[in-house]
Amino acid sequence: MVSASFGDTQTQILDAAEQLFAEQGFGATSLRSIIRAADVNLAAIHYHFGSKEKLIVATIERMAQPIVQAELKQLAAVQAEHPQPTVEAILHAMLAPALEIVYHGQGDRGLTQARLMGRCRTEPTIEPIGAQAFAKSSQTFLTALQQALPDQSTSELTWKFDLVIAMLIRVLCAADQPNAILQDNSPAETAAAIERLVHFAAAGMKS
Amino acid sequence: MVSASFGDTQTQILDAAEQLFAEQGFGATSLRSIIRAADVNLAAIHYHFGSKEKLIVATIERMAQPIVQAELKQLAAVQAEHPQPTVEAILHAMLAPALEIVYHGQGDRGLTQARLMGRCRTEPTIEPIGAQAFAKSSQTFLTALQQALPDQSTSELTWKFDLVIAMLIRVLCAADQPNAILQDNSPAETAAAIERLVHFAAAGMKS
DNA sequence: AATTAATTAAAACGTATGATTGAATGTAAC
DNA sequence: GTTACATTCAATCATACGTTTTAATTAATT
Repeated sequence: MVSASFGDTQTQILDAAEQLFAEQGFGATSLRSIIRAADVNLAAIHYHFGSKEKLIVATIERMAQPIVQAELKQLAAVQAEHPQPTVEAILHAMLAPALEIVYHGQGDRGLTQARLMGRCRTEPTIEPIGAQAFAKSSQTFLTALQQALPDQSTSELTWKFDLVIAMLIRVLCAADQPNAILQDNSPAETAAAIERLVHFAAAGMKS
Repeated sequence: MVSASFGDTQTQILDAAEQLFAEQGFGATSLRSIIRAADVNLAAIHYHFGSKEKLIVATIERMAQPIVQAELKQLAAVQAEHPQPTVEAILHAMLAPALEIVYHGQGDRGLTQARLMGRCRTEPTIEPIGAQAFAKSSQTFLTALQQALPDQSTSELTWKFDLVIAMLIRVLCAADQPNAILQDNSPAETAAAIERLVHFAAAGMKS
């Protein structure tokens, strides 16, 4: 039981599961296709995770944690600078981390994570798991937006916020398509694309 | 071979397939769960459709056809009245039919159709089928928007258009959640919700 | 070196999958 | 009424599914 070598098999399984769940969905992905991609034994999944359901939860939580952390950190930085940040500044803190992770992640990992995020909102069975993984981020940003737009009702802000998340996920998932918001991965172009998306979303939020 | 009684079994299969594909995804839905819900024999699917793949195509096309037709008709009406319609008018023609179908469809049919629409964009294997089913609508509305916003480049309009579709699908799929854009199904509330969404989307498009 | 615990491997469990078959049933035309 | 066609049905194919069990292997502790 060495902490350094912890989870080599676990990580292999999680990496393969992340990719296949993202591409095919949770229900359509078999444990056998995962162990084939991870090059491990079938029983390893049940040994390390217990069941397919628990593997799904572990995969989602591993994906969500760094994104939520980056979003909260960025929002805290913005709020430290300006006690009453603008809608644009809040949306920037919310959208930039995810976009940077996707566009500058190693290999296709970012796109995979984006698709997995999308899966969490489309699969009714999985939705509560995903909602819980992103709960801290959701409530924090919703509160910040409420302070920046005090004239709008909670329910109005809630569905608008929900639409901004939908836009973010779509931008992330469509990253490989022609006419994507961002074509090349240069830092300057990434920053410009984030600005475009923030501008688009802010216009809607303030409408 | 009577044209009047055509497709009783076919329709039962399509109805069940539509619901299950929408709820669980294409890969995760078995033909046996479909024939169980449709109360038909297993072989009926292969007799009437040929394979699971072809059933998927038939299900998507049946769902898309009336929506595309309603959208195009509404746009034609708007264009007949004003040769150069506003962004809001174009978006209204684009969003209202789908929203009305969902909110005023018989039973949960509308919500099911919305979820199926969403599936067509999230399942990589299925995406080309869905894209083709909505192709006519997409290109027509994109052209109309291009005329209303001549200062924006094609690629800019394309990703913005794509985001509006993502918002539409999200609104449709989240129709049953708390804090949805629309709470009750009264015609007045539906019209108001459409107006809110059009306003939100138009602000982004013009940004 | 011996013992214990952690991990991996192989095989099997019962059940479910998409697809196909050939017989049974209904329905039209002659 | 009988032929011809369209449709439904039950049974079966080979394969794949999630899970469990038991044995082999590896690593850490004494």
